[in-house]
Amino acid sequence: MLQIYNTLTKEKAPFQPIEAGKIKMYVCGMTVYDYCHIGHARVMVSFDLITRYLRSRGWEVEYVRNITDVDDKIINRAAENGEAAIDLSERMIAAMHEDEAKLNVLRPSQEPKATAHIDSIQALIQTLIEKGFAYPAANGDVYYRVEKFATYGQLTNKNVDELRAGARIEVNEAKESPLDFVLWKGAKEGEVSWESPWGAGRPGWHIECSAMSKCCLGATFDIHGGGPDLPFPHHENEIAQSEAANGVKYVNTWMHAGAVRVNSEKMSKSLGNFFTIRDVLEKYDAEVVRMFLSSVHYRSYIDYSEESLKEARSKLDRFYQALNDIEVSEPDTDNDYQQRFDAAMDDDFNTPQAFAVMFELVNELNTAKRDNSVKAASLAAQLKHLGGVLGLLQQHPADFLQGEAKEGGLSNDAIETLIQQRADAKANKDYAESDRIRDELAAQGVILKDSREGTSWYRES
RNA sequence: GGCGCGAUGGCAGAGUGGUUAUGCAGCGGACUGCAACUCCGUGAACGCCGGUUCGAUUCCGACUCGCGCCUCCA
Repeated sequence: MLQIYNTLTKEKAPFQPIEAGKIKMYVCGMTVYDYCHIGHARVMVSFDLITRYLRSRGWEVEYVRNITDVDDKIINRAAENGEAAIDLSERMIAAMHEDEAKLNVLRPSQEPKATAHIDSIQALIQTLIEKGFAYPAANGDVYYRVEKFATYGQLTNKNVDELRAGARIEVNEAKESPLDFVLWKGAKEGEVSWESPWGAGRPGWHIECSAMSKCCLGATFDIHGGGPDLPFPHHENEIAQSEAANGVKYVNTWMHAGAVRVNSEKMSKSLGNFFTIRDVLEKYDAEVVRMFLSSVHYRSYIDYSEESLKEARSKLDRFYQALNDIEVSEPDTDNDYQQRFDAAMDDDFNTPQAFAVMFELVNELNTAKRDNSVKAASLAAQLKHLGGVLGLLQQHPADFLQGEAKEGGLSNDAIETLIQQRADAKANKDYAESDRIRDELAAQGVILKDSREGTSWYRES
């Protein structure tokens, strides 16, 4: 029985979709004004892994992740660059898709863009105005009337009185209350805008998600996910908008990924301590990065450091060493690894536990490789299958282990030539020479492994 | 100040009211010409103080420390 931790109730609960066998999931995506960083990657990988697992268990998953392609930040950045906002956002969307592909993140079922949903956004705002939950202000903006929504703050345990008392924002004359947030922003001179009953303008951030999720999934759906900084105010506001407008419960299960930290601080744009996915992929293999992001439970924070990435690399090395030099047949049903793996993942997607099961499998596989090739081949298939559910272990082991030739490093051909010379020396029992060649390769980061079948090699990470 | 989360062996990181996490590193052994890979064995932990219990790292309470959100941020 699948259990998922729900941010709304703050407990793990058995998961039951609205429609049997089908899961409707919406995850907040990027605001495309810059390259994605590792924090974004964590959300992408976490929900990708969750989607892959759910599908592996036979659920149909309709996975929607939006793209915020109109926003102050995009407008400002585009102006700085001297380019049109649309050009910037299109460029960043393309970059995001490249980054995702490298991390083996599957594309969501739908990726709605805010600019393609202006009509539904306006319709939603209109409904909120008609129901008294929103009001057009004198400055051309439309605001949400927070204090009208009785259960505001349910997701993050906020209460309106304390929020009002602690409001840091200077009072905006146009707002009835400092807590009110903007649904529609009146256009300033020269900005991209759309006509509306309240004047030219563009949508506020929160309303986009309410509108797009309703369009793509309906007024009520199963899972809503996002990053660690979204529960307040973004998701709180989505609940207020959607439930006030639709009159039904918005989301059954809220899921939030943990933060990526650097030196014990959250990695974020506002702190300026972020690494883009591109930066990281220059240094580390994409599958290593994916392994790193999967190696901790999705709700816990994770520390980005040289050491963590190295550790992820050694875990993959162990998996791929086990898969190396062996035939892969069909998974054996005569073991309980699959069942234990599923049990771990059913428990709120406990990937560390799932990896523990896989490592036990590796141990049995390595033992079987010595004298039972039939069993080994089927265990290898089982391992590769489980890895596949997590979006890992699908490369040829030798390709992964050998890695790419580094700048100025030895080419594969050069390595093979040296290995042949060493084999000749060994055949002549000239161990001094064979060791010299091995040391020479080691100095270049190439490790040799002799076996009955010959010598294989891999590059150190 | 309000609302949450966390504190596990040298490091990373799951989990459990009494029993092996797992990976890396360490130690002893096997394999190997020597290594590497691999295998076998092994040492090592549950922040602090109380309480509940036959028994708590696990449940409850206080404390200390760390982190996140309360403002745009994944």
